[in-house]
Amino acid sequence: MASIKDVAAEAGVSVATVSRVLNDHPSVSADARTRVLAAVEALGYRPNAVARSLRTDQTHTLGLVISDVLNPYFTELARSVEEEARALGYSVIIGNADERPDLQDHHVRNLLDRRIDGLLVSPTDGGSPLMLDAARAGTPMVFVDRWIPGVDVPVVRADGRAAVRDLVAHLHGLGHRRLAIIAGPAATTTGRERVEAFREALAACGLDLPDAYIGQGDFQAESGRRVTEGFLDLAEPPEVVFAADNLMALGALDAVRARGLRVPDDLALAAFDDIPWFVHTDPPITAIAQPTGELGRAAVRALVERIEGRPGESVTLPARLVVRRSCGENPTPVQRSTS
Amino acid sequence: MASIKDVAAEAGVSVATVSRVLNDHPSVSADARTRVLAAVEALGYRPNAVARSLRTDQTHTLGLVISDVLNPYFTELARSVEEEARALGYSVIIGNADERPDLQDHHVRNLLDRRIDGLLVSPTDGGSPLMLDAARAGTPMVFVDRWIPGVDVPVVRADGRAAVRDLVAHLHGLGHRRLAIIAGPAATTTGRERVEAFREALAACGLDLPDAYIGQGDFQAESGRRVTEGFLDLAEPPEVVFAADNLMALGALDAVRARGLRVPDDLALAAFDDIPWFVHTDPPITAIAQPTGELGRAAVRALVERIEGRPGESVTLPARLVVRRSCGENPTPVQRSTS
DNA sequence: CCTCCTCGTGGAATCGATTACATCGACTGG
DNA sequence: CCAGTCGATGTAATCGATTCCACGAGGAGG
Repeated sequence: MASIKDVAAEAGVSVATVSRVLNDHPSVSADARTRVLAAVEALGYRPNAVARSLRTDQTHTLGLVISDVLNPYFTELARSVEEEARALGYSVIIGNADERPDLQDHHVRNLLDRRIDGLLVSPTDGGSPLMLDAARAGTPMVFVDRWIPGVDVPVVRADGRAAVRDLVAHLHGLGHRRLAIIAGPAATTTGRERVEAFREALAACGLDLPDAYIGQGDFQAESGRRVTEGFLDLAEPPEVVFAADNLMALGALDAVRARGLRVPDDLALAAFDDIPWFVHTDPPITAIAQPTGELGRAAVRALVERIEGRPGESVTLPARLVVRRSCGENPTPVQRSTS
Repeated sequence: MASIKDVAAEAGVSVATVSRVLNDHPSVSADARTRVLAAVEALGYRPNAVARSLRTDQTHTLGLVISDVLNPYFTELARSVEEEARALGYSVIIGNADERPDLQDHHVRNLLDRRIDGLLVSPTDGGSPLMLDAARAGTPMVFVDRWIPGVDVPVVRADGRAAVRDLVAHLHGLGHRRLAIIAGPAATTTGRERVEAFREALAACGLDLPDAYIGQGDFQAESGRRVTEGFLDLAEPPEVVFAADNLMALGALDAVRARGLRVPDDLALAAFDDIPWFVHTDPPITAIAQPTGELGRAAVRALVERIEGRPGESVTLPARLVVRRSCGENPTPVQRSTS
């Protein structure tokens, strides 16, 4: 593959001049410029990004470490991150942690070794020493969706509190009183937060959340199935199950089906995170939708701010309730778009 | 960030020795080794992958350019590619082409500039000059799912012919006679092939495929909707629609719903590509399932073979029919696993 | 005891770019 | 007419690794 030296030789100039032309530095004669451009064309020369990065100490690459690519929420997030990054002149390397802290560390280390300019993370756990060190060492970093408390890093996320309140009000309005939740891992902020929001919303309706109605899931479908089976085995099973993410909702749906029961007649179902498929399930699933695309874009913008030396702001956007049929029929739709 | 020089200074040896320790070269004394390792530990040194790549001309990185990340089929493919690559010591940079040839070219160019060791592509179109040049120039390359005819590059894909035959037989057995297809772009091999397989399978049942029953889609949901509306407006609408991918099936489902019609009573529906959600749609959708994970792994293995100088084999795996309820109820399941 | 290998090590070239500094010619203004 | 300036260009250092080659010490064999 042709290098800058070959181009210089072909054009009859020095490598410095070639470099100047390529980075359109002002002081190059029109003559030299055309000769260089012609040589570039003739040789099919493309600058070696590796060499350039070594010299300039910039890779124009962002790392994105997410917890589960197969989760449509994160897929959409990844997509919007890549789009915004591309618009700003960056590439993205995605690392899939599969909800496993060891894999997450593997990816963070790998990305750091590759000298990415900045790191976007949705941490699976409370924070590996590796990531904390990186943050402390000054690696530009932004948390998206989930975060690690006590680390001085901007956080871009959705606030689901209002939407959860709307959801519980909706459920209460439909006459449901025994509400259960399939929680995410306590090690994640979203895992904890959603339970808390749910508990508070219940309290506002005068209901409480017994321990038996809190099932411990791990954001994967299988755990949703398992927890739901546990709920159904209770002496007094809940009337509604709220899954803290879409995959666990899927597992819950499976579990209900497997028993020959029906949603919402035998058990109502709602989920955090809305995805296109929820419109088409049987029945369509009531969900809390995050502004995923906007989250991804805001996260990239914050990260690029940091990279370029500016502070980089935390952003919190509201989620909103989308009512469908999985919690029971109600002629009056409670589709409030919360502020 | 500490460099190899800092480590050498700290350990009181030369950089050459440090490098030898790090690449466990045999001729290093035990004493030097421990001193170097201690220095590495003390400084928290991590080798700079950029510098290493420049020198060795290897990035241990594969590029994967897919047509649409939001399509669960490709998401799963990407995941299995990343897993297998990681197992073999490679990282993966994913480029999302969004079915747009210009974006595809952008990613290919970007990946080439970054000097990835090999390229995995599922081309959106018949082949940009850029990609053909890269292949001719000897960039290790493998096509996955889709390919470009006449290019000497291994192809890893699923053969759906047998499964399509099974599907048509199943539909014929249910009494359907007017079968239509929502085709993918003619520029893609999978787009063309699936139509051909469908036509042949129909012929085997003594049916033919009128032009009016071939709708031109682009593998995106919206096109499935549009084409299905066209079918429903026909004087003699089809009884079954076969969508050449899962997103177009989703669009078709939407279109049917929007008219207040029902699947399968008013229009039966089947799709190429099976995804977890098809179990949960209303009704569950009959689909042709590709061995996606195996495809991804085989593609990576073939690519790594090429990178390491060996030939690298093309692989074709069978797809299989998964019967659900979207084509009508039939007590006898035709769930044949084809050879 | 000398020669020859082997082993461990360091010096320095190298990969392909960017960029500070030096140089040189032409032009301008006093 | 000469000093000073400016624009275009080249030379060489540099980024952080790998690796070829040379060198010295020590052991084996004649």
